[in-house]
Amino acid sequence: MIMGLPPIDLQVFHANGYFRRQCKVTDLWFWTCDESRVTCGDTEEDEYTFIGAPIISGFSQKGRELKDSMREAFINFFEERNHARVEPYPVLARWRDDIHLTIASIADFQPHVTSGAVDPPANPLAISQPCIRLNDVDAVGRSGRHLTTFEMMAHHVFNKPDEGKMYYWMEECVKHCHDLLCGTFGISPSEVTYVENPWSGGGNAGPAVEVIVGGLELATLVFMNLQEDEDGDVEIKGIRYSEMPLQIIDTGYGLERFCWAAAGTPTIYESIYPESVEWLKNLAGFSAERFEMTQSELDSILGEMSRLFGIMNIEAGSDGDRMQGIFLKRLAERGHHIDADLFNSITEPLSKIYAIPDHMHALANMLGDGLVPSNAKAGYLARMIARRVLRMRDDLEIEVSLPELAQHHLDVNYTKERMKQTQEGLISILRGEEDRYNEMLRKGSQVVKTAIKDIPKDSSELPDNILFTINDSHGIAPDLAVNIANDLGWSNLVLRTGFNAEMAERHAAQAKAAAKAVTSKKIVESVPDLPSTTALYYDDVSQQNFDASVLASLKLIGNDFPEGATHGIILDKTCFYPEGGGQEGDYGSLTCDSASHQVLDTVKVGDLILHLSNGSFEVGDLVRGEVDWERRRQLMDHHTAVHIVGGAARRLLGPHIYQAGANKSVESARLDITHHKRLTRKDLDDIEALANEVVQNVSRTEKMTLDRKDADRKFGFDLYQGGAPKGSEIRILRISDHDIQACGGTHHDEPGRIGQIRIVRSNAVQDGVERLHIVAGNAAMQHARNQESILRKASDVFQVPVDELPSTANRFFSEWKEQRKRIETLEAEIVRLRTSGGGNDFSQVEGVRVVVMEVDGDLKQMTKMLKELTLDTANPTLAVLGSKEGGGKLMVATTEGTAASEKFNAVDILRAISSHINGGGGGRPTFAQGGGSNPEGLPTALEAARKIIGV
RNA sequence: GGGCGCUUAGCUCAGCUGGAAGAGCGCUUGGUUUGCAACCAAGCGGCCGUGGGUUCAAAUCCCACAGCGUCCA
Repeated sequence: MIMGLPPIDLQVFHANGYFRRQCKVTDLWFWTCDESRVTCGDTEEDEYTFIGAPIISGFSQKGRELKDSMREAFINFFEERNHARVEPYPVLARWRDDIHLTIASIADFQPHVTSGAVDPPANPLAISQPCIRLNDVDAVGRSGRHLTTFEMMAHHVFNKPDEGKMYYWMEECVKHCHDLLCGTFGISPSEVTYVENPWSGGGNAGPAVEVIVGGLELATLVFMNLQEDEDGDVEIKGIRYSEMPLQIIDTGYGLERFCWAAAGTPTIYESIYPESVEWLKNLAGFSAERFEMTQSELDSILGEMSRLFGIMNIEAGSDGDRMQGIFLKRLAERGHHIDADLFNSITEPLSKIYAIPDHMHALANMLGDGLVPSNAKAGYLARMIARRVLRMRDDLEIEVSLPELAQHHLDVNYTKERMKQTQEGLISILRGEEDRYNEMLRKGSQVVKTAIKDIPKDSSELPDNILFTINDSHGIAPDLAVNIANDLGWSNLVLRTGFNAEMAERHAAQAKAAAKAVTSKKIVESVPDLPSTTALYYDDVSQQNFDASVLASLKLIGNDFPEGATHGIILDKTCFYPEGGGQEGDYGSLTCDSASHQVLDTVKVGDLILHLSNGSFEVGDLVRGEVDWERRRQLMDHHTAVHIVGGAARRLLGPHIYQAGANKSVESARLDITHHKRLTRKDLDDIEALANEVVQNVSRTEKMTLDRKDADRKFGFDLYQGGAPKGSEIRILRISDHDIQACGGTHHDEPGRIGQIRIVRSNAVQDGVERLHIVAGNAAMQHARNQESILRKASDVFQVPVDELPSTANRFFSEWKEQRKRIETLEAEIVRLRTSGGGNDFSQVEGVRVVVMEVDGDLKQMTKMLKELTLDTANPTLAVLGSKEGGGKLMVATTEGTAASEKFNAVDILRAISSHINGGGGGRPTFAQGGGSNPEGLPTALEAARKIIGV
C-alpha cells in the first residue's frame, strides 16, 4: 500500500503541553502550546515578534562577538550531550565535483558519508559550517533577512539500524532542540511552533520539522531515511520512496538568525555587521536629517518595514511595483504615511549598505579559502560578488576602494585565523578585481556610446537586443547602460520595468537549451559482472610484465578508441595503468600460446581495467602481459614532475595555488594552476629551479593508502588537487613536505630518477588559471634537441652563428620594412612620370582629358596612378587603366565634381569593356575597378574603351 | 562546460550593407612665445591577430586557430 508520511507525534510535544493543529493559511500541520494560535508561524499573517524585543536572552553583544558566543553556546550544548565537536570544512567544496561551494553542513558529508561508504568523522557530531548560497543574491539587503553567506549550526547523526548502530532519532532530536531553545536560550515555549513539512531532494527524502520562533524559521530538523525507489511504498510530492539502511539526522540552525533573534535589531544585518552598517551609513551620508525626520521616526519606520518584510516574501522576480504599493498601504495603516519616492530614497541606499558587509564576508570566506577570481567556474562567483559590491559602492557614491572595504571587514567582522590565504594576498587579489572592474566600465561606456549613436536623441527606450548584447558581451548591466546613455545626452531613455527579470528568463532559457547533450560514450555494449581487476602497478611501479588469465574479451563499439583496436580484454590482474588523473594509459602487448596482440590503450570502466587490443583472446586463456616500458617510464617522469612543480609553485606564489587540471603524455605534461596574475619568465625560472632542487634533494617519495576519514583529518582538503576521488580509500603521494596529494597515478619511488624538469612556457587557459608546459626526463632532453635543431635551421637560413640570431633577425626585419617603404617611394615616382607626360595615351574630348593606357602593377599601384590623374579638379580627367597582372585588371575613374564625372560613368565603361578579359567588376560612378581571367584580351578591352569614349 | 563580443598607428578607438586605411592623444620638425602651457602648420608612424576559403576585388563575408573580454551554468 502506498502512503504519505505519518504524523510526527512525539512524546516531547505532549510532555511540554504542545498539541497538533492545521495552519489556516498553509494547511500544514504544526505543534504549538498556544491555544490562540491558528497559523503555523511562518505565514504572511505572522509578524516577527522580536524586533526591538529580543526573544533569546543572555546575549548582550553584537557582531562578531555575538556570533562567537552564540556558536559556542550551541556547540557546548551538544558537547554536553555526547556530541563531538567537528571543525568546519572549507566553503570551497573541493571534495565534491557536483557543487563549487559548501551550501549546507550536510554537504560536508556528501556523498561518501551519506551513502554509507565512509564513516563520519564522529557520531553524533556538532558543527557550525560556514556556507555560501548565491541563489537569492538579489534579495540580500532588501528582505532584511537574506544572506549570501551564513553559518549553519548543526547536530548530525548517522544511524545504521541494520548494524545495531542507532544513536538517536526524532524523539531525542526534537527534545535536544526544544531544550536548547526553551532552556539554554530562554525562549518562551508559546513562541515556538514545530511545523511538519516533509523534505525531499537529490534522490532522498524523509520527515522534517521546521522550527519557527517569533515568526522566523530558526532551524530545520530533517530525518532522512528514504531513497527514491519506483517500487517504494511511500510517496512524497509525487515521487515514490523506500526506506534506506542509513538513517540520517540532518539539522540546520541559522547562526545569524539566532543572533538576530537575540539582538532584536530591525534587520539581520545590524545584528551581525553593526559596525560596518554604521560606517557605511556615515560614508554614504545616510541619516534621518536627510529625510527630514528625527532619528526615532526613522527607526520606527525601519522597524515597521522590517516586520513587514518578514511577512512579505520579497524575492527575485516578484513584481516590484505591486509589492511596493501593498507595502506603502500597510505602512500607512500603521501610521507611517510616506510616498513612493521617499520610500525608495530610504530603501535603495539602505539595501546596499546592508548587502555590502554580507558580500564582503562571502568574499573573505571564498578568497580566504584560496579561491582565485576568474571568468569561469567557481572563480566567477567571487568576481560576481566583487562586482556587485563595487557597483553598490558606486551607487552609494562612497569613495572607498575594494581593498579598503576588505581591510575594514577583516578587522571588524572576520576571524582571520580561518584564512588559508594571506591578508596581503587577499588584498592584492581584490585590488586586481577593482582594476578590472574599472577597465570594464571604461570599455563599457565606449561600447554604449557606439551602440546608441544611431538612435534618436529623444528616444525613450533602447532596443532589447542592444541591452542584451551590452550586458552579455561587455558586462554592463541594463540599468547601468541606460545611466551611461543618459549622461551622454539621451536624457529621455528609461529602463522598462521588469527588464532584468526578462533578461534572467532569457538566460534561464539559454541554460536550459544548453543543458541537453553530454552523454558519455560507451565503448563496450555491456560491462560484465566480474570481480574488480587487481592493480599490480601500485605494489611495484617498476614491474614491467606479469601473467594473468583472461576473464572477458569484449568487442569494442563506437569510435572512442585508438585506430586498430577491436577488443577490450579484461584480466584478473594487470600492471597496465589505465588512463586516469591526467596520466595516459599504458601500451604494450598480451601474449598467450596461440596468439599475441598489441595493447593500444588501457582504460578503466568501473572497477575493471580494459586493455584495448587489436585482437581477441578466449576466456580462460593464460596471457603474459608486457608493458611498453619506455612509454610508461616517461609518463611516470611527467606525472611525478607535475606534483613537484605544483608544490614548487605553491611555495613560491602562495597558498591559493591549486591544481585546476593536468595532463601527462609521452611528449610533455601540462599543469593548470590557479593564480591571479600572469606568470613571467622569471616566475617560471624560479619554479623550475625549486622543482629541480627537489628532484635532487628528496631521496624517496612516500606512498600510502588511508581511509578517507583519516586522510581528511590528517592532510585536509588540499589533498584533492586532482579532483574529487571516488571511494572510501584514498591513495596518497607525499613528496617530503613539498607536496601531498591524493593521486591514483603511478609515481617514481625516487624523484631523482626523473633527472631534470624544464618548464617550457606558460599560457592562460582562462582568467585566473595559468597552464605550465613541462617536460621531464628523456622528454626534457628531446625538447632541448628540438629547440637546438630549430635554432640551427634558422641560423643556416641567415648564415650567422646561433647567438647572433636575434640581432640578425631584427636587422633583416627592419631592412625589409625600410626597403618596402623605398619601393613605395619609387613606385610613386614611376606613377608621376607615367601620368605627367603626353603621348598617345592622352587626348581631349570636349574639354575633358582622357587617358587610356596599359600599365604594370597591381590594383594598389593602379589606384595610386588614378589618384594622381584624377584628383586635380582643375584638370577634369577620365582615366582608364589596364594591367595584365593576376588575370588582368581594369580601373576607370573620373575627376569628381567636374565635367568628367558629369559626362562619363566609370562603372558603365568598366562593365562594357571587362568582358574582353572574361571578368566583371564594379564600384562608384566615379571610381570603378574590376578584373578577369584573360590578360590577353587587355588591348582589345582598352580599344573598346576608346571607342565608347570616342577617341 | 555553453553563449556572445573584441583583436586596425606607440596609446585609446572609428571604419566592417565588400570597391582609394582614418580620428584623437602621443612623437618629430617648423612657426608663435623671454620661457612654459596653449595654439598653428607639416611630417613620422600600419603583415588591419595568425592561417585557410569565397570573390575580378577582403580590414570588411565564411571557416579554423590564438590571445583577450563578458554573461550564464
